[in-house]
Amino acid sequence: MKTPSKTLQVLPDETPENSSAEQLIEALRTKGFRITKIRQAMIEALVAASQPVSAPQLLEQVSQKHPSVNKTTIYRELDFLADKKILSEIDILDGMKRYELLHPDHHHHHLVCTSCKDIQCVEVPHHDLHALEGKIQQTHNFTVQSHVLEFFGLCRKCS
Amino acid sequence: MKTPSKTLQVLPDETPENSSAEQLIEALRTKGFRITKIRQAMIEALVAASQPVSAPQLLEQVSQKHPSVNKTTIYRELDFLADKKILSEIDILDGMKRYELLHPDHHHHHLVCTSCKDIQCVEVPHHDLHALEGKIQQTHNFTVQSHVLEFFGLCRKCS
DNA sequence: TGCTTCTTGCGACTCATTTGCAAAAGCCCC
DNA sequence: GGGGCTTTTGCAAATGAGTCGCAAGAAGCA
Repeated sequence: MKTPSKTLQVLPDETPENSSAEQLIEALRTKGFRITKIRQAMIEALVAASQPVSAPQLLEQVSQKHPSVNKTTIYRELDFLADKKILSEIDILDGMKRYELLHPDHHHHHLVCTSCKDIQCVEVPHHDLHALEGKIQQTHNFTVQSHVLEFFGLCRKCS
Repeated sequence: MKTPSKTLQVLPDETPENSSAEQLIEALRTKGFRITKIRQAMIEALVAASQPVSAPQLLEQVSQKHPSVNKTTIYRELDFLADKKILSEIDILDGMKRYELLHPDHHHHHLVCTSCKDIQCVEVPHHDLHALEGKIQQTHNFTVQSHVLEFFGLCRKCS
């Protein structure tokens, strides 16, 4: 139970709600996908993560419980979960993709500290961007499907 | 309120002004940097480019006039030119950086076609983003230094 | 022309991510 | 609980962008 204050807010407290992982797993099972140990471990790791994680990070994480996981599996599973709209990819401009749980009702952006690489989440009032996308649609004959908006700078500790 | 035609506008016509390359080269020479054949060829290629280009693309381009260029040189030169504020880096989320001439007075964003990879430029009214950055600064104790804002979707031809 | 300093080519390397294939594991049905 | 079909997985090798150290090669200046 959390009380989301609506506007510009640091995202979910890191309570690694086990239920969340279980819900996701159940949803997958219901849709007919196999629940393997690795898939389960990955979802748990992602639910527990307090920040977007990279494939190498996840590999290390999952390796602790399943020492024989292969990196290929990690990449394939990330693709799978992203395809199923469970994860979203984010790009921090440091040469590798990161992944975080996708909250369907809750689109947000990130504040990336260029010094310590810490990543915070921010909600951005969406009507602004929507208005902008509408304008672009008209002016440029371009059908906007998605956008990337990330902020780079110094976090409290580093500034 | 400004006229929409001003705020959201397709960027400079792609007339590859030769003078532009020469001006840049002269500016560099004046500041005491050496004008080598490769540096010159790279600037010309970048001025002639109608879209942001990647290092591999540039390597191929420059190779036509200078068959022995090495990719290391390309990367080093791109760093050099970016450092001198002649180029800016942009990220299209396809695994490599792209570069385009930096117009100091003219910050813009991009419309990336997810189908044909075509890249258009758009100007986005900047006060919106500035206001947002100010808010973030206060709410999150985060000093925003830069941002990335790119739109993905389908261009006229592909939609 | 000679000198100093900046650039370049080369080769080897790192590291994220991908691919093909055969073996292993899930899941459904009997 | 075992078969059988299909999805996942591990492995090994490859791809491809970007980097590094170093010695040889050019620019610019006197």
